[in-house]
Amino acid sequence: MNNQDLKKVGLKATLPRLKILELLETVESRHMSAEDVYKKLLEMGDDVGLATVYRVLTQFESAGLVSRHHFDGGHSVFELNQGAHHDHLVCDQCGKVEEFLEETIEHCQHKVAEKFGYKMTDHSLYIYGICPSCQKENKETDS
Amino acid sequence: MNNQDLKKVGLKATLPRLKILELLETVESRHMSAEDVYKKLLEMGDDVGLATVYRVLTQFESAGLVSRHHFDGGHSVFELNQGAHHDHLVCDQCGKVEEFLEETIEHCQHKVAEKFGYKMTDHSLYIYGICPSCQKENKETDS
DNA sequence: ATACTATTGATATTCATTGACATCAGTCAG
DNA sequence: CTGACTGATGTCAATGAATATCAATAGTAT
Ligand SMILES: [Mn+2]
Ligand SMILES: [Mn+2]
Ligand SMILES: [Zn+2]
Ligand SMILES: [Zn+2]
Repeated sequence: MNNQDLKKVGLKATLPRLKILELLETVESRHMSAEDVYKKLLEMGDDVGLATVYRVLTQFESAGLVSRHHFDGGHSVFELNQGAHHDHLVCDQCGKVEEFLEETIEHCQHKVAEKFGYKMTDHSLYIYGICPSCQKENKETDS
Repeated sequence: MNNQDLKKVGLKATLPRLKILELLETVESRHMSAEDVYKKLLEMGDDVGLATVYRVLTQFESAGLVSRHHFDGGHSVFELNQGAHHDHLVCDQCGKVEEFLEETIEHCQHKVAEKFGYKMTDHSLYIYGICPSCQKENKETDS
């Protein structure tokens, strides 16, 4: 991702946009809130206004560069679009996120939309649970 | 649903709680925001504070009497728990909500959680699209 | 009817997100 | 390369959903 990619989707290649793109592709946690992005940039010495972060992420979403998710509890989480579509498995306790793709589910969803005569535009599937390491911790603390 | 049902789940049978319960079981649109509930009660001459509506709906959720959903866009939508679990199909344009249950999907979800070693606690699946009547409208307006 | 305690309603407050607007920086024609 | 046009940025104010506060009130069991 670089200047050209931004221009291709009709966005000027500005410093804030490039920094945010770079952050999204290098950071270890693929799923970040706007606030997360903002703080991370500060840490790295790149000063970008919070409003700009929100604006840019929304523009990236419209341009198809990132996806926005609403994990339970409400606020928005973003991830760079790379690789194929996938759904998410979220730990209620530590917030860890796993990605998965289940063709059977994807297929069934289309069939449901079809059955009701809807022209499907999107879908969101989140599975919530307790991850293995949190389960272990819980057992130890129980005693 | 009545006084006894509330007491069973450890909640005093107060006027506001009874009114909200009654509204939820009689209203035509099964899926309502807290604000919706608040306004509807005002219309009916039942004055209940907005804070109370939020509190009561949250208590009902904890008690298992209602479910909370986060349709895209963010804010919470509630529905009375009656009948079996189901997922939702939402029209992007008019907001209409259809309910469906697809055993294949439910089953696959459990298998995914299992595969990752998660103890599944919950899941949410929303399919978004354009409903048949909105599709028709769009075609007419196009011309 | 009384007394105890949970609940309510009005209000203030928080928090994520967006709006307004003057300044600034990318872009591109010359 | 430069200037000028226009979109983008940062600051700060504003919104809107949801929660916290707290004195007054209403359920409840005796
Ligand atoms: Mn992902
Ligand atoms: Mn429903
Ligand atoms: Zn965990
Ligand atoms: Zn529709």
